[in-house]
Amino acid sequence: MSEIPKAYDPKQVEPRWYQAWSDAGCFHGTPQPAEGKSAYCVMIPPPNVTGILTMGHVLNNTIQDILVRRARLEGHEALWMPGTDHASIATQNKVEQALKKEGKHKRDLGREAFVQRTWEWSHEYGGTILKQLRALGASCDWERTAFTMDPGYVQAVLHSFVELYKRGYIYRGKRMVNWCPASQTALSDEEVEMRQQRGFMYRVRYEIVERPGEFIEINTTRPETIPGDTAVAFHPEDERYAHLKGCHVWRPLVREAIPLICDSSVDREFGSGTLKVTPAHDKVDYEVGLRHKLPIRDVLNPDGTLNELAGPGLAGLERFKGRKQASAMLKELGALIEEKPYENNIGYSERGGVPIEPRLTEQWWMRYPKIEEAKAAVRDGLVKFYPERWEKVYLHWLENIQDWCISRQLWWGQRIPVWYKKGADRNDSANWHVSIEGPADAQNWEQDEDVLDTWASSWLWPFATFGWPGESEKTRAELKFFYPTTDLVTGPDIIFFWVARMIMAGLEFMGEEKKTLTTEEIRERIPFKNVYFTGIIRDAQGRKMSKSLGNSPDPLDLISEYGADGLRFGIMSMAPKGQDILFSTERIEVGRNFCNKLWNASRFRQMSGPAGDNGSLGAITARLEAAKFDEYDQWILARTLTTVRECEENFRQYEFNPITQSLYAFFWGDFCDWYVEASKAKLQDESRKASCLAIQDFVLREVLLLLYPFCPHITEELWHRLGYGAEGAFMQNHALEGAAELEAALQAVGAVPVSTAVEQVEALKEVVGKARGLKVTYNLSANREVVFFYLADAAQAAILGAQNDVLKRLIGAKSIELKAVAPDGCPASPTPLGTFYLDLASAVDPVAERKRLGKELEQIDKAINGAEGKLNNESFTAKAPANVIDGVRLTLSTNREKRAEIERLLQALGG
RNA sequence: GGAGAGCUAGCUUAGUUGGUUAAAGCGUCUGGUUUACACCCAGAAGAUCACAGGUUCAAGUCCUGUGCUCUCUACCA
Repeated sequence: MSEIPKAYDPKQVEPRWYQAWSDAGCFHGTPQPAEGKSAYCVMIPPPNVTGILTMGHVLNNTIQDILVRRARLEGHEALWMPGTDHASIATQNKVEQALKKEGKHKRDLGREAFVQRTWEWSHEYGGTILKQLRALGASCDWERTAFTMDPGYVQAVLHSFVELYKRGYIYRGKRMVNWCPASQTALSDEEVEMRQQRGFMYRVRYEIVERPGEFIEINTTRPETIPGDTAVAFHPEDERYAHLKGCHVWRPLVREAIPLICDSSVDREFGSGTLKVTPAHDKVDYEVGLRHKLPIRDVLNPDGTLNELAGPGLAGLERFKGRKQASAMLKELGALIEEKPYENNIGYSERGGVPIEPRLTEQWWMRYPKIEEAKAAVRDGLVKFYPERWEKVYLHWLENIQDWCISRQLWWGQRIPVWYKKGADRNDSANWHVSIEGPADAQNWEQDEDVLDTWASSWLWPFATFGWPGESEKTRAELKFFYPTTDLVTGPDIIFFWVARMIMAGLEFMGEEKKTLTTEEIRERIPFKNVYFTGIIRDAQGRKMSKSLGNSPDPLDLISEYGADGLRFGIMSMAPKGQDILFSTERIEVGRNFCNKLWNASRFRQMSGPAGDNGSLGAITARLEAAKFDEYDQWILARTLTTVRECEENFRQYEFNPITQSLYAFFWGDFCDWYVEASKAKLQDESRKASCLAIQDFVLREVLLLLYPFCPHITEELWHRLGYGAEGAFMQNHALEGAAELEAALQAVGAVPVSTAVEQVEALKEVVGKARGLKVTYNLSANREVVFFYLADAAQAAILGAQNDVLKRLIGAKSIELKAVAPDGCPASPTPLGTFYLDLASAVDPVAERKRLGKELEQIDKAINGAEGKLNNESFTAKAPANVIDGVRLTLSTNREKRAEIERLLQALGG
């Protein structure tokens, strides 16, 4: 074992071990493991192929790595499947932007060349994030790295489409969709986010055709869609308008008579209780239009500009310019009654960042399969959610689930495997061909131009990554062994996008086609058994981390400054389960400091004496000499067992934050601050040294094992330096002993800690604390030559006597002496083990101390005089704020007390 | 509109089924080089447990209501 350097330098350690693990194939999971190993599997939530590592990824992937590494230690055959997502809209947007800089449009390239270009782009930037994950220490099985556009994966996606079509879940239909004018594609409801928007509410009057000079008022936030109005509606029971039943109104823009209709969907309380009906541009209006067989006037182009149906003055304008223009035109016509500021929620395209337009288009839709089974899986605990409360959110969504629009008017993605007979009616399914390979007489057909929603590929992730629906021996064996996977770690923001859909996909595809499933079948088909939902990382002010705010630190910078282990420990120490995390670099600093402490405690162990046989738990316990144990020895062994138990329980509950806390408190607070300090006296005693070192080895080894999942690099390094493992073996190959086994190992050598030791050490700690307190009070904290006296009964005196050397060291005293009667004039402090007296005479050179105290007295007198002067000054007491006056009074009284104390001390010194 | 989470020291949080003096880290202040570590050591100050009621011998913890913060969800033009 080579000598441990003074300061821990992660840069010297982390890359070296990562390389070693990779070279040794430590991260590879195989379905034919050694005897008796059970499967453990985690699927990475695939990041966007063009993405870069954010703090959110750091949190998410650290948790996954902790789980996987702990699973390996516990003896499971663990697999962490990595990969990326093609993210059709996001990636296509980026490539389009790049083209724009070259002054080109994707049309200029054509579909094939554009897709080619996107492939090049994803090869260039793709995988950046995966490289960054390596710097974090992520132990993914990189041999398996998957991508949702891999040929095999594409096959899986197309297969699922064809199958679901055959099974009757997929249909084509003209419906209102969420249209993103920026990306010019349809979006699913989940891709629309509601944002509060400041705009205007316009009150507009429409003249009654049959009653010239009489008007009806409507309220709208979108006057530019007035040319698209095909009716005005009011509630059938609304008395105010009953007399207008059957009449028509003049549409003010693109003047035309449109009917007045009654529909119960109109809210009588809102505005004037009337609704302009624009079936082409609003979901509700569209429904109203269907009920009343109204014509549809679409006044918008796909890019969000107004078309010729909007009429002269508006046609050609961008929609928001059109809104202003429409308002101006209405004003001119005298139809605009009022325009007042108004706040409402409107849907934005998540990716495009612009308001969406409800738009009537032909799209492919999916009725979700296995909805009831998906609910049961979670409700009945076959899939467990951590924290549990997300179950409600999940179930609520499934209760109100809407069909999924799965087609996207994009080029980057899996192209929909549907062909239409050339020249025939596309709306007639008789003219469709649905298959993976396409029709034999391809020349007579044309393929659907659209691609599938990215989520319609990533919902297959837990099994498509194994090669499904391929039937190879490998795929079959791997799915059999690793599926259902064990844990999923993800953010609650994609509970609908991804988690719920994966569950439904698993239930539908992981087995024979069946209409309904039994509980046993559900258990076999679910994609994962546990879902851990992380919190969202926010900045110190609680704001979401975002590029535009620039409040997200670059994780790679943090790794280079604090080390991956420091970052991992730090972030886990501030991440309570299921709650948002307020990020602060200070916590990361704590992580780094903890690593450094670990490093130095190991270094101290190494410097204190020869290694002894450390190669196994048995070898270490064999070196324990239970007969020579004192209270501290018993106590630290007992605390070790407690800590192991706590960690075991918390790992089971996915409570990572308490693990960091108990490891921190145990290792730093108990082991370093008390046990190691107490050891320093014992290590001087040759008869007790070997056993004491064995205890240190026992504790350090256990701390390394518990900490390994959080800080794999430094623990692996120290494990090897201290020689705890077999030659050349990695920590992950070590079979972790549980608390019960540790206890048994101690028992085997007669070293089970006595329970009273904990109490006694607590008492000794209090003695030390009180004695140190006395020294601080008398300004002697640096003085190690002081003498203490104590009064104690026989039992107390026995303990204190035995611990005399240790106490002297911990307190910093020359001697600690038992007295029969209370010494005169010494400051005292009661403790659970008797009353302690500080012998002032022993502590100080009386002459020097008198001088020092005299100086202090002068300064205090000065302060007292100043304060008294102020308080005697009437204008001060009259004008100064009360808190200032109180402050002065307080200082005065404390200074007077101090003065009295110093006088007492001077007297005690014989001055 | 509906649902969920939170509110404990200057900051971030512990506080399990009610039960001694409400715990820790950071920060602040004081004092320190001591057989590892200044990324360190010793010590101190700092809390009306959001507010108001209630149940109880006993409430940070249970109940009711209120306030504030955040998140999700919903077709109010």
